[in-house]
Amino acid sequence: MKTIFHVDMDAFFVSVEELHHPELKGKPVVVGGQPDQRGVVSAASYAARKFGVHSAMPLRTAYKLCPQAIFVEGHPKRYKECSEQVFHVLRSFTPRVEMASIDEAYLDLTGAERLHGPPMLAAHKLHERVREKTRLNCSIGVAATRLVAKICSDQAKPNGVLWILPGAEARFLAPLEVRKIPGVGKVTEKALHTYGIRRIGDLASLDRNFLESKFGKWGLALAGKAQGLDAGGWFAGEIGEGPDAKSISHEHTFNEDTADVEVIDATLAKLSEMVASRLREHSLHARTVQLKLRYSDFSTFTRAHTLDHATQLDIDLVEHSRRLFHANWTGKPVRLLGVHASNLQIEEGQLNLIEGEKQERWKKALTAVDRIRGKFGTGSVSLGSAMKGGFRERVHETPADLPGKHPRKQER
DNA sequence: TCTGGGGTCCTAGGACCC
DNA sequence: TCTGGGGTCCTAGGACCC
Repeated sequence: MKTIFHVDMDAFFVSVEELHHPELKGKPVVVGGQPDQRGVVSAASYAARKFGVHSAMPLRTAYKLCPQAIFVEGHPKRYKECSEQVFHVLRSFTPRVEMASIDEAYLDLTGAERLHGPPMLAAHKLHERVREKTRLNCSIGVAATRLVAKICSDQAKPNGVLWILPGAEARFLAPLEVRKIPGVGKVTEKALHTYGIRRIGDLASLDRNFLESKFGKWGLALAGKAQGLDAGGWFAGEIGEGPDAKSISHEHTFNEDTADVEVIDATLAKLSEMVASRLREHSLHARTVQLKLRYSDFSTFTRAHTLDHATQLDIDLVEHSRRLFHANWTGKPVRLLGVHASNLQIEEGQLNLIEGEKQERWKKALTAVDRIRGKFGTGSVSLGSAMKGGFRERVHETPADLPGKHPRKQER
């Protein structure tokens, strides 16, 4: 029998913003940008939630619901720093920690009673230590499985601790809506509703064969989850080292749709540079380049190309993302562009002589570029359009509305 | 309700090979 | 030339998470 903690920060992005601007405390705050911008809510304060504002909601909608809210831009760097701080606090509690995202973590406290006392005492100790060291609130769920611990921390919000005793899982889960199960989203919820399955208890009492016949492999996993088990997929496995990265990508939604080839090519260059730069940062090479394209009507397409050698060079990503774009573009205005690198490997693989020399030359240049970017920011240097087809001398303007990411914490 | 950005995992079909 | 079956790789799309 295990003892798993799930630690989930309360309204994380909002709370971090409050550290920098204490005057925001208690007010309706929306993190994600200004309401006249294209975008969605990254996080909303509890005061804003009272008006029906929640994450993933379009900023414009949030404004309609709560015009008096204070709209602030996200600060990804701040959140990352705070997240690392939280990690260190957790790490000081036990080495068996795994960050599951920027604002939540799993801890394995099995057999730690001697050190930390019984689970409830340990959880309160940890809760207090996080608050003391980071000045941030969190909620903690304690249970025998990751799944139940996670659902538990959600029920404990805000700023609470909840422990489900081994054996009490079914009683705890039964009255909760199926949507509370991680992995059950809008679509699965709706499908379950058509069979009259609304609560986890309904799900738990069903025949496994029925679920398998309706939902396949996913149905079997669901049956397990309804019992509180870490069935299949990402929940299985020990708490410790997280899995290696599978892909690196960047995308950009234009503030206004564009059919301007110059802007599009420059944007693809910029996105490719951002991806390549991160590949180098992590000493990774990618074999597959994927383009993402979204039109005004929101129709979205992806087109991929797998190279015969892995790369971490801007030029390769720029060349292939542009090639994919121009081979597939209908000419209609574009809402979003994305560049995605996958098939990642640590080694660059065997190269022929010419490729090898090319890579060496570029690598030297790009290492310098990365250094400058590190010092002065990503916008400071761009090889961008200069790479197009070879020898264009023009230095392009960075699209005015390009970078600025808003990671978000979702609370349902 | 006019819908971001960065990820993971799963499915399904086709190519290709033995 | 009436056609099997398994394995692997690649591509495209979609659900879901924070």
